[in-house]
Amino acid sequence: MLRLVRVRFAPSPTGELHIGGARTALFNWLFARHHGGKFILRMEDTDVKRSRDELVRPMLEAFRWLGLDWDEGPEVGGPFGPYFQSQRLDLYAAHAERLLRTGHAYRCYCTPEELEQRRKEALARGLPPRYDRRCRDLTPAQEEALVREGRRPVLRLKTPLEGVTVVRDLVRGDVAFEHAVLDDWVLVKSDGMPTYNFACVVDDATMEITHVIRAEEHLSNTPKQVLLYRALGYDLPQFAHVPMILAPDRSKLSKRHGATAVHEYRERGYLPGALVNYLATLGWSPEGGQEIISRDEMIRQFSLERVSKSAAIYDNEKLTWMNAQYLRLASAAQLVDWALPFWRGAGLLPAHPPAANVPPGAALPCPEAAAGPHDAPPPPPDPATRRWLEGIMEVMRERVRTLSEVPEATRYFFTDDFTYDEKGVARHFARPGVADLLQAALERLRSLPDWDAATVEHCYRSLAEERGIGAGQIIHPTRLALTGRTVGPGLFDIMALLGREETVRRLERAISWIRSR
RNA sequence: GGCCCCAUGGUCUAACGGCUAAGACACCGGCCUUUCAAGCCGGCAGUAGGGGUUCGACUCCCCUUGGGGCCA
Repeated sequence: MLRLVRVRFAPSPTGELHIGGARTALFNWLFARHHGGKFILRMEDTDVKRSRDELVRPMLEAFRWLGLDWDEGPEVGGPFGPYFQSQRLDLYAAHAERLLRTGHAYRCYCTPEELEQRRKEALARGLPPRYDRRCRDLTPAQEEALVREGRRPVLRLKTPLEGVTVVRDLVRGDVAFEHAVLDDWVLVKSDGMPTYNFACVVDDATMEITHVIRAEEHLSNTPKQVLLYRALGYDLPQFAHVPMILAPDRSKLSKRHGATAVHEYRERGYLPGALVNYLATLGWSPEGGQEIISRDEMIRQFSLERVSKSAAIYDNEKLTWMNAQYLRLASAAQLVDWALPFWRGAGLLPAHPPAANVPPGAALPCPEAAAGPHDAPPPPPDPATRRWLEGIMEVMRERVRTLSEVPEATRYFFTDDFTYDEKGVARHFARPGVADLLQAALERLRSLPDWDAATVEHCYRSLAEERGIGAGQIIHPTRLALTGRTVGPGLFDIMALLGREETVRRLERAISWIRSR
């Protein structure tokens, strides 16, 4: 066991990285990093029709976003390449040849139609619908005759008829399979393409994969693969089948359950760190039992022994909670960087050059927000705007759970184009004397020597005290006047961020609005 | 249909023969407070069922049930 650990994740490049795949990849990655081994990415692209680049790039982008770096694979290469199955066809052919030569495999000339027919018959008679092995021992003359009929053979593995194969699984222990229930499965299809299980074994063996860590759905295929390793004379890797992730209705997680692709989480305002953290705790738990766990700590602690055996149900609520935790932990500068694309997407910040300044309160129309992908990058905010945005995130970080909530939650900082909340009006604007009260507050604000949260707060509190009323009596109508809402960050923080000029303008507007009712 | 895996609150997990069954999400209540959040405190809720083994089973074995997967 002094061998260098080599693990792989082998997705079919569908263009999207599925959340379940991401979790499997994460476990592989954690295992490799924990043991100082190699994490390899391999593309199972033999039956993919579309161009490789178009499908692989978004997938690699998802890995990068999650922070799962690979040591060998697409773009980085490596000593065991190529890392695309479509470029390894010669290798599979050579292995097929070898199996045929050593008598471990044979050609089967039955057509799919014939097989389907026999399967139906077997089922009708209550027999297991397995291949009847009729081509297993054909004589050369028989084969020749079948070829003359124009039949194109598939290649099947000659599975032992009796005995057992025990799969030693690092998560599940020993799992026994009777050879009697195993099929003479197809290695190479009649068009010459390798089947999934065949290519997978050839690749894992020749890439010297030491630990095959994959989803539980592959456990049933493992005895077949083990037999193939033996037939080929290769050493077995260690197997570990990790539990599946299921939807709340206990079915396989799919589109109809909501977001399933990693990029969708990104678009929905989840942070990669939070997603990774959540995924890690689905089926694995650290010894201390912490929920929020840093990546370094995950790597330090990860072990297959603590991977659970039962399927886990995906819970978006918990992911969202975790995301909120990460939002609270981040620096203001970091939060602004993350929120920028969301503000731009909502048209609250310019998405294109030329750079417009962002004076608080000025609406920044951005009708062409969804312009072409090859536009110049959006202008970075100037330092003053940046500080202002950081201030906004500072007061908002505990009030949003995902970045996609940021634009809506912070809208009134960017524009005064809002209406007053109806219930708020009834509660705070309807009271007699409110307009005069706001007017009085306004006068004082105008003459304040400084403009910051503490100064403004002091001003409001002393006004309330002089009038013998609770501070809330002024605070609530003011919030409504400034934001149109009844909920939000502390009023004095809002006022500080809005600036005196804008605060005064919005108060004046509210006062005349109330008076003209 | 055959084979395989799994089974602790609604959900994710802890416990690897000694437990008062622990934590987290969600939910409910309270505190704090200018509102909303956040935070803090408290609450509700579980070993699927039945047999064994053992001084003692969440833990080991068997059966049943339920869920999932694979083969097509």
